[in-house]
Amino acid sequence: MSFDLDAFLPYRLSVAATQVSRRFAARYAAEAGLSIPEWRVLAHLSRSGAVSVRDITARVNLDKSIVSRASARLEGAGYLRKSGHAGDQRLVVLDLTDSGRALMERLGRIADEFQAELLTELGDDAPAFRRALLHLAGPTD
Amino acid sequence: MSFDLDAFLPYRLSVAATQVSRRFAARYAAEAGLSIPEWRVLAHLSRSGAVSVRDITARVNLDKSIVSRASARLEGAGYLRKSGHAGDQRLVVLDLTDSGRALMERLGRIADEFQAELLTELGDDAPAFRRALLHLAGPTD
DNA sequence: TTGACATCGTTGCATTTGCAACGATATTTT
DNA sequence: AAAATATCGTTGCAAATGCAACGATGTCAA
Repeated sequence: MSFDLDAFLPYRLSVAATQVSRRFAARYAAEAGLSIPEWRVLAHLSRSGAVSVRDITARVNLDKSIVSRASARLEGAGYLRKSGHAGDQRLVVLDLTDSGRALMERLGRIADEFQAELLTELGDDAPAFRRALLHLAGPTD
Repeated sequence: MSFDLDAFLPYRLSVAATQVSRRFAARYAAEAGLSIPEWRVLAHLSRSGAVSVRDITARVNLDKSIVSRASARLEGAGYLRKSGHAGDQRLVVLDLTDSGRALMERLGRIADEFQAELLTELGDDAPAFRRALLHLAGPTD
């Protein structure tokens, strides 16, 4: 009996992730043309307050080069500011501007709506699904 | 209350998918240095037999340009052959060589092992997880 | 039959990605 | 205190990706 790709979890997981990302991106595309890294940086900053690039890199599961470039674009768009760190000169501290906070408020609503839709679709499987995802994310978190 | 990225399903899903893909890639890297598209094409061909590029594109959730390039590399490596289609000259038919079949047999074993590991890790949540993934993959399948 | 339109696979191109320097600053070791 | 190491963020570069031509073939309609 040959190998069945359709039943293979890494494959299914990847397809599902791509699909869901696309659906979500379509929602916030109307609000702002953010890339996924930009969206993650913004979302994390809105909760953490001012933090360094390295902090975000660790939290948001993206390479530091990606966070660096996403931050540069977000700065250019006026959504965040960069500043030096008092104690450690190597660090670059990121902080949302009012404009960034306002954008994130709108995006947060859209995200919450989308999340609610997903949970409805999943029904009773939602809790187990959430547990499984947390588990598979591995010891990195 | 601000938006919580860590609890956001599309994010968790994406992180989990990346993580699992990496783990799996590490397993088969020793056997053959395949990219993910190459692995998918190979895996699909091993089950479907000779089919066209378009067929694989639809089944394996990849852009046709990606399937085209993956096929070219696999052909170069001697894992598959391309041939014309009798009825429709536009089609390119792909078929595994003996070498390709042999490789896929080894990879299939590795994949099955990995899948078993994942299922063990997930425990009782596995069935719900699988259902959820199938559902989220959307009506495309 | 001829012409308009659709489909197939490949290729070109701009963008994104991941990784490995790199300069600048901190920390640790001797 | 000096020297060796480590860490931070940016940048360069090669490879991968997504999308839109494109040539070639097929199909459909007038």
